[in-house]
This record gives sequence, structure tokens and C-alpha cells, in this order.
Amino acid sequence: MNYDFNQIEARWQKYWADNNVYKATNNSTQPKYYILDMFPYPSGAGLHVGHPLGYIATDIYARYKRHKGFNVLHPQGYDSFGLPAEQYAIQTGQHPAITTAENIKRYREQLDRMGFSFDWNREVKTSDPDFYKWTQWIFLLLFDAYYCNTADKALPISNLVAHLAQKGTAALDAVCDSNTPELTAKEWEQLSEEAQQHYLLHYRLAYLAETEVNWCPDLGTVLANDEIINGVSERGGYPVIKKKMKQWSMRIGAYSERLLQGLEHLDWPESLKEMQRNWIGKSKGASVRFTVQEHQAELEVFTTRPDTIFGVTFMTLAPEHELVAQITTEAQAEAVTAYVEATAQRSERERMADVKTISGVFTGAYAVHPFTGEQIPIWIGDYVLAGYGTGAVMAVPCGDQRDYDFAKHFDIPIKNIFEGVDITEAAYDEKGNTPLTASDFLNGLSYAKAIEKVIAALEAEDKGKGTINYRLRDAIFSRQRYWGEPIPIYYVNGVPKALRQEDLPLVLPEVEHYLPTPEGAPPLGNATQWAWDTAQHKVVENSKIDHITVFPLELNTMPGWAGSSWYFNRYMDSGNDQEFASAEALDYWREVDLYLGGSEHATGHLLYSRFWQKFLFDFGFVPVEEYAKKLINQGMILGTSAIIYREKGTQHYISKNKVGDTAVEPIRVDVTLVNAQDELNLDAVKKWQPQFKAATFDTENGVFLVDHEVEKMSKSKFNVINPDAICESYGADTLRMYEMFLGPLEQAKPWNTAGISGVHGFLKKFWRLFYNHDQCMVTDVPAGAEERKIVHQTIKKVTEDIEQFSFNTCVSSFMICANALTTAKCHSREVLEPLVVLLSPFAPHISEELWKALGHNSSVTQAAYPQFNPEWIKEQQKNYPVSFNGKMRFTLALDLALDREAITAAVMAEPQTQKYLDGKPPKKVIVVPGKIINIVC
RNA sequence: GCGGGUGUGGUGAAAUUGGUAGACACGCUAGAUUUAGGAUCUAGUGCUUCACGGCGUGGGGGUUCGAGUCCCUUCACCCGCACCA
Repeated sequence: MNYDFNQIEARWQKYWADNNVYKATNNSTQPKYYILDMFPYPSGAGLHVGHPLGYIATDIYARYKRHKGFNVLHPQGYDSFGLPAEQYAIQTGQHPAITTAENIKRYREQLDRMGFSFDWNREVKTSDPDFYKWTQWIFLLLFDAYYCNTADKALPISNLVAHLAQKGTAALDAVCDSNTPELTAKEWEQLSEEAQQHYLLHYRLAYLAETEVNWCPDLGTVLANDEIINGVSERGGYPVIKKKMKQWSMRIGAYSERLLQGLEHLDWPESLKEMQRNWIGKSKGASVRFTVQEHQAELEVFTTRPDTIFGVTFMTLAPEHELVAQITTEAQAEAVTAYVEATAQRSERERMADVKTISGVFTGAYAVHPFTGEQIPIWIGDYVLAGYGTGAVMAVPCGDQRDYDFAKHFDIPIKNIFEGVDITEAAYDEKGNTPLTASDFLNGLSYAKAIEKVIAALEAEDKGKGTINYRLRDAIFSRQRYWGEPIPIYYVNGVPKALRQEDLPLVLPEVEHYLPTPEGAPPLGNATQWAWDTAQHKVVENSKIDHITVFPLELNTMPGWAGSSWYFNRYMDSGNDQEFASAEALDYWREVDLYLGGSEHATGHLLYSRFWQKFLFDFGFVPVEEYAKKLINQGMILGTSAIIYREKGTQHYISKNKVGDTAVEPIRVDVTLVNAQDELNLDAVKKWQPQFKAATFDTENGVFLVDHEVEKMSKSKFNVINPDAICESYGADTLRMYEMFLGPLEQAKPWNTAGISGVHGFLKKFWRLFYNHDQCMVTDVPAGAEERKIVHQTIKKVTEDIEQFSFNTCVSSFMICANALTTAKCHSREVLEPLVVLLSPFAPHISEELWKALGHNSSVTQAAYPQFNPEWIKEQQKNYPVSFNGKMRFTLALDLALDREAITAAVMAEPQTQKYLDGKPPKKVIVVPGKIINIVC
């Protein structure tokens, strides 16, 4: 019987599915272990070889943990709401649900082909109403909550209402919008019901507000900060501009400190934790209030350097700052309006591109210095960001380079407050011990002391206070899209009202067009039929007009990260239609023990999901505040694109080495059209795309050579390698082991199939330890000492390496072991049996088959993990001959040893050693296992 | 600019965490076997030298009996953030 992987793999995959082998139970006497992959978005391109890398790693670990006696939860699902399916719908009219279902089917086939041990009974899809019912439910929970700083947790909004009714905003310490007016209890009572509801929006954790948003005109939607990369949209790379819009937001800022503190105890990659810390961007400083001359207004600024307050020579406001219109003098009005408009029209990208150009305009207004009473001119400049701090800065040109440059550019005076420091060329921005001068009561003080003193003074005079500022901004939660969760809100006279829990899910309605309505409403405005009626809770049939006009529904949908912010809890109890998961299930599984996914989610999904988890924890719905104990980022598998050169403006292509000085442009061609020698298949390329039909090719030595570039694997770059093809020619077990063998899990690496034959050869060699053609080779003859040793070494090494997720070295260990047993012609059951179990997490199909060859009737999945036997090792080590060869050197007569401590003990017990030491204890014993021993006296 | 990371043969990479650097695999060379093979097996393969030997973990310096590993310095590349007051 030869190693017929295709037949073996298909058979065992069917067996596992038919027998529900990997079903996890929610109660077990075994310890639990929850292993999770970041679930994929099912794209139309299907899986490429990069996707399974993480799934293979978690699958190995899951299977290992099962052997070790754990009740393992290893689920999989789909993040199935998203842009590509919707854009396909816009182009073709095909409902995104159909596209998505097709893609999921394809994904599932590909995943099954690789032999993963997922518990598919628990599959989730974020676009499934049974799932998004609970996404909507959590949204309403957030809508119905505010953040109480006193309790340092989220509380029901009813608590806030009670407080307002009793004391107004007095003694209220809660997170709210910066423009929230203060109220007395009486004023609160006098507000109309509507006004009260509007007022509460300042506090709700899911709230509706007029905010500055990132608007992407080409996508026709707003985007969150993490969805913008280098000033353009993450999806599609379209320009993004700032715009004021009424949008739903999530008050994630309320959790800034807890999100920051929570990182301390997480076993996550340091780089990723650092990214989150930077994103949260905590900075300590002070807020200072400046009064504006001839206006009632006060100008509040945030500064990390309140010690430099006597160096202030001007103020700068962001062009979007709300005071701009109010304080600008008539003389300056024209210039200011022009500047504000010009800034608004610049895209985020343009604004980022020329940070060097200094621009700004004087408002004509003056602020009053809180200590000196001096007049300070108020300017506008786009180097001040509207979204950070208060959108206004006190400019200290002597201590801040940007203020310095601005002052120089506009000829604003610069006042030096640093003793003995030369600022004729640049600002002095070090936080050193340089004493302050010309700073009244701060004179002579260093940085730290001055900050302390000035904050005390500000607080004493009620002109400011010590404060902490976070860069983290509230997350915009509305998207003007069709293919997302409907927001379960309706409006009564413009006041947002929550749907009742029994009205959920608010099912996504059918629409004829997936684009915004002619009136500019989001795509849901096209819906003529909602399965929901506001007042009577009846199904509305063709009567949208009445109800929608009376009680319009929210037409925005939720962003892509809504469903992924809590899905890990759903797997614990995915079939539950009463709760998002039962308390019992949540108590049993608690949290994800191992989470694996890419680092690109650092400031998106991984931050939002921590936020939602903390919120659910505050309300007692989940038992733990952090949902992922340990997280590993797998490195991306990169593709190698094939590049050919086209002479500019022609259809003439030139082989790689003949390009020379010719002006050419690089064109990507499909990598599958290129052979291992970098030669392009010219016939195939002419058929591949019409533009090559009439092309001419300048070859060298009769062949056309291509150039390469290593980059992200993507359909648009024609460099995608499909795992199905690898499975077809080598089998899933080879693919699994080869992907692990490629290099360390965390490292990014280009895909190449150069080494795959080595791994495949190992499996064939391993097979031949059991079968020689039709003859089963397994014997009951005991193995020799050498063979036992190598097997025990392999058990020890592989087990240790799995625990450290060092799967590439595991594969090497298996190869070494197989080579040794082959050379020794050892077919002893005694050593083959533990090896099969050891190998089964990596190559489950072949292991099942060989387990059967050993005479077992059950699946290898149920087998106990082989134990490294220290007793046996000790027994062996008694026989290690040790020879003394010189003053400080011993050589052990073995090629490899197992345990450094054991060898040290053995050597110390040697009479030769005792003689050498002459009764004195050694200073240090240095052992290189199996090799050399040095004893230092 | 700030933060994080990586530099080891022709290639992917190991290195028991301070202990024979290059395990294992690809590739390459030679040979065996086979009708043939992208099959299997054997031997060799860091550089240099006919050889003894010498040199080797981006460069320079240091600590140590001993450094790829620790410290200082410098260079190169990758990733993230970036007018954050």
C-alpha cells in the first residue's frame, strides 16, 4: 500500500464529520481550553495559502490540547457583513446575501480540505439575523448606559436620570461631550421630554451627535480613524475629507484608562500592546482657561507643558474650532472665512502631505493671560488638530518647534523663558533641569517642580486644573451602507428611541438599489418594506409610507467591526435564542485562552472588542473583563509577483535582462504563467488577457524572463497561490507541515514551494516505517536503546516546542527521528505508537491511517499524549560511559544527551571527578549535553 | 521625528537562552539503483588553503575561561504612529 494521500484524506475527513469527532461540550470534568482564530471575511477570491497559516497553528495546538486531556473549544465562523459583497451588488444587482453565501460555501470547502478540527456546530455568521439580533441588543444596552466616573464603570441611563432629577449636574462625575451644559435639578425638570432625551445623548455610550467625521466621497460613507491609512480609505484607497455630520458614535473614550491598564496583565505581543498604548495616547498635563477680551467666551486649552505658561505669546485655534466665528473681528472676517473654507476643502491626505507649509490667519481677537493679564493674539492655524485636546493651544514659541516656526513665519514675538538657553535658531523642547526665568513665581524652578506649582496656582484661582488627555477618540458607528446590521432605533420627533428587545432582530430589509437614495439618504432609504412596525409591533405590508413618515427608522447601518466585537462570546453558546450566551456557558468557558490573528487589527478590532467586553462586564453579562488571555500574531505569507517590462507607450515587452536604458513600465502578470526558471509562457499570456493578444515579446536566448517582487498576496496582484492545488499534488498533511516548516509563526515570509518536497518526503518515509507496499512492517520486537533514545528525545523536544508555538522546529525533530528509525530499520510498535500520536496534530490524516495500521479501531484523536519518561532516561544515563581526559575536561561517550541536570549529577558522581575536586566543591560545572564538561575549581 | 522589531551559508532557517555556530530542509556536486522518473539510497557541501591551519553570526569596541546570545557604539532594512500641543 503506497501513501495515497488524496484517498486517505478524503476518507478521514468524512469520518470526522460523520462522527462529530470535534464537537465540544459545555460541561466536562476535563479542564477547558478555548482556542480561537480571528474569523475571516469570506471574499470572492477564496482562500490563498496565507490564510490557513494561523488556522494550521491553532489546529495543531487544539489537537495537542485534546491529546493532553483538555475539553477544547475550537470554533470557526465568518465576519460576513462587509464592503466587497455590497460593491458587487451595486455592480451586478446580485443580493449581497447570495454572494456571501456562495463565498462561504467555497471557504468551507477549502477549510474542510485541510483537515481542520473545528467544531462546526458552533459556526457563527455576523450577517445571520440570529447573530446580529444580539449585536443589536448590545447596541441598545450601550444606548441605555452612561459612564460613571465615581463608580468607574458603565451604569444604566436610569441612574443618571435619577441623579439629574435629584441634584442636576451637581456632584455628577460622568463622561460626557465637552459641550454639555450644566443643569440644576429644577432646570432638568423644566425641560420637555424631548429636550431631556436630547440632553441624555451627551452621556449615552452609544450616542447621536453632530461630529467632525471622516467622509469618503467615493465610498459614500463615513469611516472610523482606524479605517484610514495614510489619509486614504483602507478599502479602495480613496481620499477622505473632514465633514460635520450627525452620526452615531461609541463613547470608547470613557474606557481609555481601563483599556490602557488592562494591557498590563495580558499575554500579548509587546509591539501590539505598545501600538494600543500609542493609539490611546495618554498624556498628563493641564487644562487652562483663557478669557477672550470683549467677549463672554472662555478659551480652554490643553497643554503638557503648563510650566511654560509665561512663554505664551499667542494662541492658535484649529480652523474648525467653534469659537472661530464668534470671536473673529470684522476686519479679519474675510481672511478668516477664506482660510477656514480652504482648509475644509483640503483632503486629509493633502493636509498630511505638506506639513511643512506653515499657514494661518489672525482672528483679530485677544485672550488674557491668566497670570500676567497680558493681551495675547488669537490665531487660527491648521497645525492645530480639531480632534485632539480642546482643538486649541497656548503657543509657546520658545519651547515648541511648531509654535516657533509659526511665530517666525508670521513675525510674532518670541519670549525666552529658559535661563541660559539660546533660542535664536530653534525652540528648546527638552524637559531638562534648565531653570525658568521671566516666569514670575516659577522663576528658578525646573520642569517637574514648575508643573506642580503652576497647576496648584491655576486650581487656586480657578483658571485651570491638572488633567489627563487621551488621543483616543470616540468611534463613529454609523455607516451609509446596505450590507451591515441595521441600527435598532426609530425616531419620534427627531428623538432617537430604542426598539424593544422583543422587536429584535430588526431584520435588514430588501431594497431594489444598493446605492443612496436620490435624496441622499443611505441605501436603507430605498426599503419599502420593513418587518417591523413602530407603534403597534405588527408586520407592515406595503404600507411603509404611513409608519416611516410618522416614526422613521434609523437608516444607517453598523460598521464592520460591530459583529466582531463580541463574536467570541457567541461561540460559547451559539444556538441560544434567549440570550447571547447563557450564564452557565459563559462561566464555563470564561475567556479565550489562545487567540491568533494578524497584527493589522491592533487598533481596530482588538481595541473595540476589548471595549465591548469591558462594557458587558460592567453590566455583569460576562465573567471576565479581558476576553483574550494570550494572543499571537501570525506573520503574513507574502506572494511573489511576476513582473514584465513594457516599453513605454507600446505593446512591446522586453525580457528582464535586455531592458537596459529603455524607458519601460512594469506590468504584473499571473504567477501561474511563469515556470520555476522564471520563463514566461508566451502562448498562455496571450490568451490570459486581451491586451497581450497583439503584443510583441523581445526574448533572450529564446525565452522571456520575468522579474519578481515580494508583496502582499492579493487577487489584484496576480500572485495568489491557491491551497487547493497544493493539496491536490501533495496532500493536506504536507501543506500543513510545510506551512509550519517555512519559518517562525510570527514572522512574515514569502511563499515558495522550493522546500515542499522535503516535507512530503518525510511523510512518505514515515509511511514506509509502517508499510512496504502491501506488507505491514510493524513488529512487536522491542526497540533498541538508540531507537528508544531518539523517540524519547523527539517526544521531549516536540512537546516543549509545541508549548512555545515553535512549530517549525517540531517538523525538523520529526524528520531527524524518522531518518534515524529508517537507518536503523526499526519498525517496533513500542516506538512507532507514541510517534503517531505525536505527529497527529501536525498531519492528522496520515496519523489516523497509521494508527489503524497499529491495530487500533478508534480514532487517534482519542489517544493519550505520549509521556516523556524521566525514569527511563535515568536508567539510560546510568550507563553513560564518562571518560576523564585531562585536567578539566570530560567527554561523554554519546552523541546526544537528554538532560543537563542528570548528566551533571552523573559526572559529579564519577570517581575521577571526585579525585579531581579533592573534596572541595566545584565553583562551576559547565555541561554541554553529550559533548564536553568543564569543571572550574 | 517617536515607538517596536530584524540582520547567521547559495536559500528557508536551528542553536538546549552565556557553552563544539550553521541542526533540519531546499539547492548544488559525485556515486549507486532503476526501462524511465519531479522515485529511492549513499557520500560531500560556511569561507579560505594542496595540506597543517586560518577566518567566520551587518561593522567597530567591551565584559567573560568562553559571546550569534550580555553591555556600549555604528550601519542597513522592515513594521506601526506621526503637526498629539
